[in-house]
Amino acid sequence: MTIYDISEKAGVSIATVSRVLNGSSNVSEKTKKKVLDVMNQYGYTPNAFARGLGLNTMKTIGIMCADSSDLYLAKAIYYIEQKLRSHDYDSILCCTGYELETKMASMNLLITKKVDGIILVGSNFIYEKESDNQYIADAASQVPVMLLNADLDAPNVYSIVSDDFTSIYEATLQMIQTGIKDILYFYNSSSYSGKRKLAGYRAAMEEKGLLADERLIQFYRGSHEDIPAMTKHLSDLKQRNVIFHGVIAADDTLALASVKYARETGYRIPEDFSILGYNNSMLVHCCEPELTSIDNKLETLCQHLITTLLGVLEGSEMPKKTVFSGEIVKRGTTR
Amino acid sequence: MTIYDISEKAGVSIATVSRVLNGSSNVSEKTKKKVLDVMNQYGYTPNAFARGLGLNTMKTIGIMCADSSDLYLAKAIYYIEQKLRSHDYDSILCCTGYELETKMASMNLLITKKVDGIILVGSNFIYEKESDNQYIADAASQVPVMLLNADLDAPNVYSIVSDDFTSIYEATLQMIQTGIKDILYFYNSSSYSGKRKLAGYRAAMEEKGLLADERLIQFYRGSHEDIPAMTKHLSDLKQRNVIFHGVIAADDTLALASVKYARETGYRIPEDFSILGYNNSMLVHCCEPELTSIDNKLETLCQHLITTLLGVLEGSEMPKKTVFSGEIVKRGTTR
DNA sequence: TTGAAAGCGCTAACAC
DNA sequence: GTGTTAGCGCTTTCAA
Repeated sequence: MTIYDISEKAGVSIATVSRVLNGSSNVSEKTKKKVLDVMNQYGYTPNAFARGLGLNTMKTIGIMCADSSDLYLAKAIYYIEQKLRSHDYDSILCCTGYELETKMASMNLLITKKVDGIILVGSNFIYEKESDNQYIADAASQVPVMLLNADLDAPNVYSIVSDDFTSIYEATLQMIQTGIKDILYFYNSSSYSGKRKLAGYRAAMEEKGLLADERLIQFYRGSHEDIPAMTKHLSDLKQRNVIFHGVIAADDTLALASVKYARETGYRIPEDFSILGYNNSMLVHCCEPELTSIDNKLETLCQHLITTLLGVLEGSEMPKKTVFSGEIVKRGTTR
Repeated sequence: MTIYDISEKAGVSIATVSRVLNGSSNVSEKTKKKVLDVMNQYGYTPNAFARGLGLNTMKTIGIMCADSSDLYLAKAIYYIEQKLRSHDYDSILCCTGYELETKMASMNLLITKKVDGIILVGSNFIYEKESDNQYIADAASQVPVMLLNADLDAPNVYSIVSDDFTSIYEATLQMIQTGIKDILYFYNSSSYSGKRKLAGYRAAMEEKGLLADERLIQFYRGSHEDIPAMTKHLSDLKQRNVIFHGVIAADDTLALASVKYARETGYRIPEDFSILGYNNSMLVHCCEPELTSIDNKLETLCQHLITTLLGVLEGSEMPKKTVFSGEIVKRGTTR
């Protein structure tokens, strides 16, 4: 079934069929109905490739994320996909892994597929070395690139971020105010957002003159899902005489591991030991007491990301960078 | 930059350029190099739409899932996307929600986009009423449809399932053998796979003459992430004098809620109370003691799904239904 | 309000 | 080994 078949059966030209297809106003009600009837009768569906060829767009956005099974990224993808669909766009998903090389490959693939825009979900797409970010600038020379929770200053690149620095800064101050001096910072990513969080912790600790021991800053490398391994990481610190009575964790998984650690060590939570998580994910309900965590307003971020993207695609002037504040959701693991 | 531009600059015909592009052997090394050089020099990328128009395929698979932020579905999507990409296919993701209507809409969209195949992730796409599954059969008349953890007998529809019935059946028997007679079944989905699980529980309990009280079968309706609500569901049973000392849960989230319930009620785990989860997700590490759970071999299922799909696309004869066995991973919540 | 016809960029059958 | 050419199905001027 092509537009030719329909035009023939309906006794009109293909141009008319095309007009009906695209809701052009310059068609008489009568012919319109006739054409529509024939279309329904034969169950006609326009060929997306042919349309794409002519219009040079298929209303598709490329979504890249390192690992769609990561709790946080999965949620972001969910929001983004929903909101795109409601605006009649759909999305090609690429799970890129964490290597620069595979990220570049995915990027090229999306460009090849002629997506109308690209969304990078998560801060791990931005690298320390500026030249390693060139692939993003290159892509942006072809289509708009949106960054969720990351920041890069380049033409046609737009950033939507949560103010991780301030969130952690304030949460750390709060914990200090409850009387804890030896607060450990526990993280597993040195991405853009990861560095901002760490800086927030540092700023608060230094402001209060508490950052005596650099060993209070602990980087966990290992699977993002392996909670026992994270717990072990903390236990191992005991042997090295690193003592702490509070943990600021860069995500809820790490916080959960900290809860386990505190339990095993015999601390009461929150009387002897405080823990703060990040993301306010479903994991906050997975321990006893429930986890105090920072809500970084993911849905709001995604909403704005899409709004900005659609604006850019329409040719409007849009803000290069949008920053939202997080919020500390107080539960049982902090005083 | 089109194939015409390249052919001109390289001093060859477009056919030759096309041959180089598609790795055809009938090109001399010399011309091949010449063409390749020009391509690189101008940064040429072939237009996917034009290619799609000619070949009538864009090597794209549609993936539908109700909610990509669901822990289990997200993992499945991850595996599927990875494996597809390694075979040079990419994927359009549709998060359909749980309504039949939106599922049908997504299905149509994918067909419109001319995907080469459709994968339905999760068992909630199959309905009780046969006529409600017609949309799948319809889609299958156009492209192969793959079901992950669901089953439908229709032409061009292929099923890859885990044997949920047997897994739960055996786990229930095991729990009974540890001396527990009042085992509650806790579930939140009446999908194909949900029903198979329940049947497994029923079979085991009836075999041992233990299914006296239908109230031991509890359906939780509510958010799939709201663990406190699930816990409350169990607590409310106490008021109705439903007593139980074991829980077979249809997924790890429900199991986690059961752990909380047991804690609150003052039961010791596993001395007074046993709990079994399902999916063997990261959540198993999120409680104390860690959760015994059924591993349904998701990665294996996904691997076979892709293999089968690729086979079908190549025109090979492929099994309509493939069944894998699950495995009980014993941890601390059962004796 | 409608129709004719020229692309859009590529593939593949056919000719040389 | 290489070139010519006819589609693929649709959109969009331009005329009527």
